[in-house]
Amino acid sequence: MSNQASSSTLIPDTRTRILDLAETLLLERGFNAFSYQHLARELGVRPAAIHYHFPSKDDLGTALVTRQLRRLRKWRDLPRVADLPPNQQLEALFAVYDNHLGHDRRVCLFGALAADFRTLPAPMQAELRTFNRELTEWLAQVLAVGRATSTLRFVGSPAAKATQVLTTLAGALQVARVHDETPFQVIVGQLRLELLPS
Amino acid sequence: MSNQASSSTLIPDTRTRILDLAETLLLERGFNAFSYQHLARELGVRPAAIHYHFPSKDDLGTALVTRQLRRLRKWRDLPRVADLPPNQQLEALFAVYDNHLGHDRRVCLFGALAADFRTLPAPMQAELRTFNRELTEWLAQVLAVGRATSTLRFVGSPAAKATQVLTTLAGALQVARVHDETPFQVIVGQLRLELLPS
DNA sequence: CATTCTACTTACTAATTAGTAAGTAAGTTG
DNA sequence: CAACTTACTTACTAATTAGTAAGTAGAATG
Repeated sequence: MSNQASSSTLIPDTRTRILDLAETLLLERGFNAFSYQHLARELGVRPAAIHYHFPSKDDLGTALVTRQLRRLRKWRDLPRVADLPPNQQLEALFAVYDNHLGHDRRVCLFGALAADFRTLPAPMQAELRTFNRELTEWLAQVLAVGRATSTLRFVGSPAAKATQVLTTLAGALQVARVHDETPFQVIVGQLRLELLPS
Repeated sequence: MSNQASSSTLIPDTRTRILDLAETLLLERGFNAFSYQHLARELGVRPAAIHYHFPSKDDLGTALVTRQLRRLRKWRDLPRVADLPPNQQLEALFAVYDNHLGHDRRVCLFGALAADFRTLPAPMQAELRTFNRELTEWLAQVLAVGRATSTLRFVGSPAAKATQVLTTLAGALQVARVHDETPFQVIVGQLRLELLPS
């Protein structure tokens, strides 16, 4: 072997560069808005090189969601996240979405794929469902502990509130794209106002 | 002339049939997931017939958003909506989204176009911004009156709450598409719990 | 050192895309 | 009834799409 994944080298291998560029285009323009030719041209390779790493666009799309699912699990289990009190875990979540906003107002993966969901290959649909389910379960747990320890406040079940909050955050990035950053900040401000005890 | 818009006849004219089908495909599969060929085949006409009514796909897309904006203004000003107390106006809004859910889990127009927003023609972007702005302004007014008359309850400004609620509803339809109808019902239930005085 | 593997390129195909130009049948109008 | 308009169809183009097959340079391996 010469180089794999994106281990320790500074310049990532072609496979990773494809994934990174595809992710950027997916989150900035949508899944149906880029082609193998786009990717190839921008990476300085031939389209067939993309097919070598990802035989079909379905494979590429699925790899994108799978990678994001891996990232979620890693992030969630990071000591600097897992060991935080619930209110700060919530802030860490907000920071992730705020970071998307800062990167040219990217939407989140879920928001990028939900509208076109029915046109996606089955494995991609399955991975996206898992991704959203795991994220929701994580937040529900955070909210449950937060309310029990009086660091967070809300009515209804933690699961229902988690679903609502994540849906709102995904939507907030979309609204920011259509207008500007203001509505995102307004929405997150509103969430803080409601969830954090005053 | 023989027939225009969709006046009193039972069978709509071709232009309207194109718009209706395009809208269905847009809300069920996404804007980049259908072509003039798809439309033509399903309508039993030739692709050039679609070009006759809408020279480019940009024109078609713009007409779709413009029509929805007209519908919004009409709905909002309907006596059976405008004359309702605020809490019932909110329920009427929920009913619109619930109706989308009932139609094969269609997302709302905003949710269908937000992710691909940057790939849309400028007039379509402008119309969508206006659509979202007017809807938000309407809901903000409803919320303001609702709180003043104690039929609705929330913290923060009516404008912020309106932005948040609409964003959540748009997102809720997307989540329903990815999973099933349950999360939509859960989210609307949560909104009722929080907004309607117990 | 011969072989095999990795990561491509070149060259191609078949399908689909949006869009145009020219023709036409039926209805409308002066 | 002649001229025009509406609502199309037929026939086409140029570009783009995903995807494949065969070849190859260079590195790794037995």
